[in-house]
Amino acid sequence: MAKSTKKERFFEESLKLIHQKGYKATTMRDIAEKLNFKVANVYNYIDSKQALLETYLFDISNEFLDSIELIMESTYAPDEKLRFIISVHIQMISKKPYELSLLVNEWRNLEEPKRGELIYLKKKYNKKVRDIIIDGMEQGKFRVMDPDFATLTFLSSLRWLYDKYTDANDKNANDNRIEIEKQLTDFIFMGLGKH
Amino acid sequence: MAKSTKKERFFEESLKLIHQKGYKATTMRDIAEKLNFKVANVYNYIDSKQALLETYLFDISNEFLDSIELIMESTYAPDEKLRFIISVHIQMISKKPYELSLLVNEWRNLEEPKRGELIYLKKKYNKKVRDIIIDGMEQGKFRVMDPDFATLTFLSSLRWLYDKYTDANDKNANDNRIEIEKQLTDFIFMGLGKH
DNA sequence: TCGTTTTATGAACAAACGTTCATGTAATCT
DNA sequence: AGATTACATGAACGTTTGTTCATAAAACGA
Repeated sequence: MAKSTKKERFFEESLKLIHQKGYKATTMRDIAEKLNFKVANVYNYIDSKQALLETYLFDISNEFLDSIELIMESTYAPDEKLRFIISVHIQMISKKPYELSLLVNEWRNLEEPKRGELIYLKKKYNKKVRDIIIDGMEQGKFRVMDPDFATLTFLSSLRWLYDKYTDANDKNANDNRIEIEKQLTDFIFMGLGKH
Repeated sequence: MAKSTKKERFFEESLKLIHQKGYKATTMRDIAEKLNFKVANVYNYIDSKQALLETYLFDISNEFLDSIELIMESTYAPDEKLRFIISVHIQMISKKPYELSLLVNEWRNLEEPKRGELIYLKKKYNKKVRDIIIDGMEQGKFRVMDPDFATLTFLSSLRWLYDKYTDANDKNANDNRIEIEKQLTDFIFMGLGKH
């Protein structure tokens, strides 16, 4: 076990619980029990249940946006940019799989106006990926197809990976990240078929 | 509006509500309000909230399993089988997008032992897809890569599509299903890249 | 050692939840 | 017509939920 302050342990264990049971199904009492204290004490760590969810979701979202902006501003070609995005995804997922899981599964439980804000961030991110893909098609690097379709399928094929790292039973969870990156990149650029 | 009995309308509207808000966040009172009657009346349509979720999830799961079994038993080559699976997915998603959404997002809310049963069905389905992919590699139809990896990425790239059909704002929701199928198949077999 | 911050508790709260039941009305069937 | 079924209601229930508050022990820096 890594050494950590009580506060860090609180956020860590709460995160895992919410990942496992879902936000709505996880009660403040569940969290307290997991950490061996009583409900009231939870409120010495966080203001409210909503605030807890917000913390996780916005932290990870902003991390994603920061990194894609760096990639966008670079002078790499579109296909290289996409490779970088895959790479960043996999790094992120291997470091923060539970946060990623929440971002995929629990954003709906945010209340307005935070919910709207997060949706905005998500759309912003998708749009940037879309721009790269369109660029790539225009430069003849990618096959020509519907850009929205390509964007969503691309992102979707990245979105299952957190399973690998959150599932304690997956013996392959410690697979070489570099190899995973290669396999995923190959799938996205070449597909299943033989050429 | 299509004519439908009251019972059909009940299941339809409940389904949409659960899709929209999530199972835990949807209350029996929400359902009643949507249908313009009071809570108590909900129990003239269904035994319990759990039973409601079970109905949706097992009906759609069994439909999927039935169709993949037909495909497995056929004498088509592995790549053709995979094309069929894509085709079935898209048909299913265009007909029952909300059910699909629940299957992806709400299965965790099933209580034991039903939860275990559904996980079993899911694994069974995945295994069959995996077998086809392995077959395809051995017959030289597919690139050789990690079979689990290929299976999960394959399925994941199908899993976003229900968004297109449940999102009322998506102007492309009525796109030609055949064209969607072609785009998706091309993506899965050839990827984004140009060859 | 004293004062401050951190970590903890029990008790209570109002609101929301799924569900039951006895009863009533509307629609359908014979 | 009368009988049976489908649809609807109000009232109440026992639980569970998030949150507050006053208070106390423990840990820590000076």
